[in-house]
Amino acid sequence: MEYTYDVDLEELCPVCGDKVSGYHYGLLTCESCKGFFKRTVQNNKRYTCAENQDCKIDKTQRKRCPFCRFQKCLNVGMRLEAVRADRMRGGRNKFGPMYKRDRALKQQKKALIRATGLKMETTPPMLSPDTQTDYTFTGSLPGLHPLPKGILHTTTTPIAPTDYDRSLYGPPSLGMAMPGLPPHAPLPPQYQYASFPSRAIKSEYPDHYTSSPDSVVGSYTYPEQVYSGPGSPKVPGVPQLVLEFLRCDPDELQVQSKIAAHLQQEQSGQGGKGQERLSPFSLMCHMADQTLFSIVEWARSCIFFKELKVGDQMKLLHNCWSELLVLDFISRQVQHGKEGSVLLVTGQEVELASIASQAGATLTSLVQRGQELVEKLQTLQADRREIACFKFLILFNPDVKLLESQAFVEGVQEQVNGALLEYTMCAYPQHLDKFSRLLMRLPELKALSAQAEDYLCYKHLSGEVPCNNLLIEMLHAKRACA
DNA sequence: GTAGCCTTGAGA
DNA sequence: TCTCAAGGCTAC
Repeated sequence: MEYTYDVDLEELCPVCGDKVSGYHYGLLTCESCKGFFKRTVQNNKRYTCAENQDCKIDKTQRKRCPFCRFQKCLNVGMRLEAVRADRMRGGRNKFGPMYKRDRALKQQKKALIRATGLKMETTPPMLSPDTQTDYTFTGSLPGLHPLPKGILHTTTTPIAPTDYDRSLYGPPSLGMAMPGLPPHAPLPPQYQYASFPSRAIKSEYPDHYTSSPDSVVGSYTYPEQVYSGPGSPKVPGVPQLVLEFLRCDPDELQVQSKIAAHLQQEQSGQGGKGQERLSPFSLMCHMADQTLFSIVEWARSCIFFKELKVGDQMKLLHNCWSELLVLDFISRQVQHGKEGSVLLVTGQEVELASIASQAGATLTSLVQRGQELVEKLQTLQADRREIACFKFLILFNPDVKLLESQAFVEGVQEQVNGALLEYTMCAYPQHLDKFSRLLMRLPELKALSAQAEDYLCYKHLSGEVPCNNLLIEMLHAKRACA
């Protein structure tokens, strides 16, 4: 498992698919996209798209539409602030540790893939669909083989499975997961949506969206909307509330490494003494379970939610946990952007063809419906800011019964709606119907999560879901309320 | 304007 | 001293 620099270079540029030449402005990209990004930011370029701002960017067509190319650069995560204001050459920037962590994680992922065979295209299907019945998920999905013991210890910088286990939250109960919090206060004035012209909340990493017109990184003022077309407002900015939502978002890499570490621990605990190893379905449950923990952790720490009493917090979470879980999965696929596969929270990739051929009809249908929603969101060019708003819209549902602070929850939802509307109007002035089209996806998400809950319930009743699972606890809690 | 190669220099 | 991610240069 010797790590070599070249391992990274096997990857393809997330912008155009060309060969990667190294880490540039926050992530692994090719040399040409590195140069393009640098020129655009340094020279404050403004492009326009002659089409519908959804041009395909690949190696052969990347020169056709700089607008869409730059938008893609930003969407995949290239960082404006990595372009130096002073143009100083050489040296290192603050992203150094991030690159190092990303390398370690990539190596870890490769080790996982190698050991589990999760890159499904490399492993032929083992079961014919004929052997499947509905509501089944056999143990033969190559990617979901039990994780081999000790795999995480083969990395150069192993990430210890420490703080992500349930000990942090106490016993596996949501009630315990959310210790007593102060009763909610009136909405803090700085969070009132209508009072956001001044930039009270600073984002940790300013970018062209998160920067106010007067925000300065080093001595360089970044353009407010570098790639905006001529129809864009002069000072579009991003509503502070949206910035705050983004700030609440957990670090994807951290969550990924924590969950991978947890699963490894789970696996090493299992099967070590002649016991049977976890089945692929159990592994998936553990994965979903841990994701749910990270969602609860996110909710607990995020704006507005911490103002609520624990009782209301629990009611809200019981109501929407599956939607948040499905949204988490969906948004990962929107970013993943590959038609033929899905990306798991651990960073592992599963071929859709393998799922279709080996999972039961219900699970296959669930995944298919999920992919349809992913495609719709991709067509809409839903970005991470909009997804962040989605999470709050789902969480703060004033229709939840017996809420003590129903008016507060309603107020929050109105503010989130307002913020999302303003953001879509400012950031995508050419798509004035984007807001309504985005909102139309929410009922679809709800329906999908209801179907997923039913599936989980069935599997639970068949005794296939692992014990002490937060998923099941949530399922029971929700159905008890209904 | 693009993109491949070169130079630079802080941090490991 | 080495690494590698910045910016620079230049043929196309």
